[in-house]
Amino acid sequence: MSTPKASLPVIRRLPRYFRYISELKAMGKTRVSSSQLAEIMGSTPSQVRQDFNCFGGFGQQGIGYSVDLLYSEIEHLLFPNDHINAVLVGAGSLGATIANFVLNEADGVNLSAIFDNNINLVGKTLHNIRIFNSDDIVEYCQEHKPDLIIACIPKAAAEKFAPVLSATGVKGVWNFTHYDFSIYDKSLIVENVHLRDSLMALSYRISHNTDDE
Amino acid sequence: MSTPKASLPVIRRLPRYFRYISELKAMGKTRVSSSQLAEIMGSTPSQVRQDFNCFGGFGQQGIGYSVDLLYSEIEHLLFPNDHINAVLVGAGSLGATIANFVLNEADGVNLSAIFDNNINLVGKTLHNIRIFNSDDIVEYCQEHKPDLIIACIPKAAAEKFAPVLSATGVKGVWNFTHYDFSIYDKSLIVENVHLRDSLMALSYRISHNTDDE
DNA sequence: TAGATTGTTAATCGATTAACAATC
DNA sequence: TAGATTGTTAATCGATTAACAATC
Repeated sequence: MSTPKASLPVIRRLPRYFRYISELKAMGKTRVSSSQLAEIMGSTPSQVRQDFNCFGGFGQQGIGYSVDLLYSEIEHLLFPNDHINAVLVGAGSLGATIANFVLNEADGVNLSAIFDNNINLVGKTLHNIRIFNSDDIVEYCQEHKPDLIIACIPKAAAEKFAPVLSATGVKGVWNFTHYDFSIYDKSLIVENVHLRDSLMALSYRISHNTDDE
Repeated sequence: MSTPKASLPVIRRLPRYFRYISELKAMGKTRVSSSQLAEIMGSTPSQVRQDFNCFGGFGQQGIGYSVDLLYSEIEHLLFPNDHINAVLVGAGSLGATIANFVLNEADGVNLSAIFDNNINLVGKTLHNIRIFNSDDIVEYCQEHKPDLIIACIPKAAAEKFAPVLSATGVKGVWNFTHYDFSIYDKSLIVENVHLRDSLMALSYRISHNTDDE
């Protein structure tokens, strides 16, 4: 709702701004300038000001930015409805770790249910969250209307799951699989975390590093 | 060593090319055109050809690209020395999951040791890999010369670890923490996997999705 | 007022896309 | 030869950076 014009690179910088501003806040700083933020972010004062002006501009000419105001404005941009609701599919090693992560380190995200097709897990809990049968996910989502599905399942399972994804009504997928979830529904917002790709890109850079910087 | 000119966006596309080309290979396809690859990648034929030409060009005019040749060329670009050697710091929930991931799903990466400062874990094994005391990491690295450190430790631990990082002699860090490891050593290659940032960016996009695409 | 720093417009830079000659 | 498709140069597009007027 509202504010249409931030590009993806700007959106991806928002959490980093938020992180650094949180630190400044914790340190008791009340004001910060675009040049100070640029220094921390490894960018330029221009970029900082351009970025913030995508959202209307939070500063005062001649003064700088209020740390508290920046904090609450960016928090509100990232979580306009205070929090989003998520369910997790896949209670394996990765799923369990991600559940743990979301519960402990992702303030604005609620995790309400976990789904798995391993019958031995169904009915049990993981970090106090109930594990349901994967077959029941559409029904569950239609009733509880989560915003987000977190996919920590093997690629083959993702492929089977994808056709019913639209029926769940979620707006996005946090995708840890190598399956492309936007195939059936282009309007779905998919955030990919491709660990293997990340590691391979790192291998390339390590292996071809000419040290010339 | 060699090939200096690929930009970061190009490097980040390499693993995706590799992934899709692996699939084509598995399907028994022997030839592929830049337009077919563009279709799969969600890009343009021009971009595909530009990308490959960063590395000398793997195609034949009038014919297209050999799937087998592309596969082996890109594999060699990503892992010029067949594999890279890594050690893991942090044997918690995330560390255990990542160890499991590297051992089972990251073909070109060897994991030879795990480090943790929890004395109860030291001496035990995780997925058959020996867990050492974190204090011994510099000594271990000087002897075994791994290419890469995988950091799955809390931010405070990362902060304490960072000053000795240079002494390990590794070329890069696969960084799951929110600590900026390049502070002490600018020449270090750091690949960040910031789960919280990724989730926040997704929350932004879900929450401000105007469905206008 | 003078100094500082933003908001915003203009210039630059780099990445993507288009065009086309080379060639299989 | 004609058709297809690459390699490569040129044009476009978008993001970053610089400049400067507005203003605290």
